[in-house]
Amino acid sequence: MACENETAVVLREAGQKVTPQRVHILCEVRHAGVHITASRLIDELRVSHPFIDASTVYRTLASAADLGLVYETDMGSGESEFEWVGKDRHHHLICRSCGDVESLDNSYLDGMATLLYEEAGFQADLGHFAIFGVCKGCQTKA
Amino acid sequence: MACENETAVVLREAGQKVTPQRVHILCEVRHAGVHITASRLIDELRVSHPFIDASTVYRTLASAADLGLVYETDMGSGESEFEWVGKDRHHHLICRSCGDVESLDNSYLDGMATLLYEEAGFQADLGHFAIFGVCKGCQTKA
DNA sequence: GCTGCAGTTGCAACGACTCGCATTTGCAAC
DNA sequence: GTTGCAAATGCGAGTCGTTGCAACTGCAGC
Repeated sequence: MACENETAVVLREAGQKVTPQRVHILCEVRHAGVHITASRLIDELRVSHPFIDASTVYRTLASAADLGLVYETDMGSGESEFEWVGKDRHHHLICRSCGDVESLDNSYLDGMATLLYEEAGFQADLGHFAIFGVCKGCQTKA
Repeated sequence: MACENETAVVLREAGQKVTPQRVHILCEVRHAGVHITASRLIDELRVSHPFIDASTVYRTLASAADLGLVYETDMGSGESEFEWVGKDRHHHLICRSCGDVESLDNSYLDGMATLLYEEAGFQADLGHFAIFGVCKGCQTKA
């Protein structure tokens, strides 16, 4: 399976041991294509790889996030959501009234990151943000 | 107690029932002066008001956050931190290397909020943010 | 002051996630 | 192919936080 080989390479390049558990977990995140919660991932892995323990899933996701291989984001559902770090970085605007989730271009946060670096010397991690608020449609309802 | 009266007024003005539990919980948050975790709050209340249940604390904090009376922020400790919404709005820069927490002026995020409104029509809640990254001192160590 | 009702509360159970530890295992060195 | 060791894993216990429900209560109306 190409994905599993690629994932193994990514892990090795990150200086990590390549275990079957990790390969399967991270492949599942890559295959999800969009955000996936830990509990959804655990459910899916329970079917396809029942030998993998839930604590292993949490640890693998946490270390992958530390390594910059996945984004971990609080989208307001009460559970962290995970996404493979791809080429297309983006953020989200989440309406707390209607629950709508919109993609947000990088430039808004990149601009701020640049300022933070130039003015405060701080190198911000702004990989994947969720910004809560009220969308255009819900403002006109009030 | 002035604080309790003020807190009762704030609750009433927010259209909420004024219960002894809520008054005590929110007074404790106001008195904390700085961020306080839910479990720290629960411990303090257990001493001063042992009849208040932990689930009531969580519910009161959640509804106060919804009403905009307190900020709830994930500062990376594994526990949400709460702070009474005061006049002086600020954000934080948190270094993931040394753990240092710096205050951040409003203007960085306010600028972005303005752009989001003007360009996307989105009214962002940017009350109290924690931005993770690497501080100036830890960058030069690498 | 009493009443009724919608909202709040305490309790116990539960969900999402973390931690300690004994055992297993990836992999570098031989 | 074997060995040793540091890291990974499964398991069970635990933490932080949520939820359902019966009982309680703030407060508007009388």
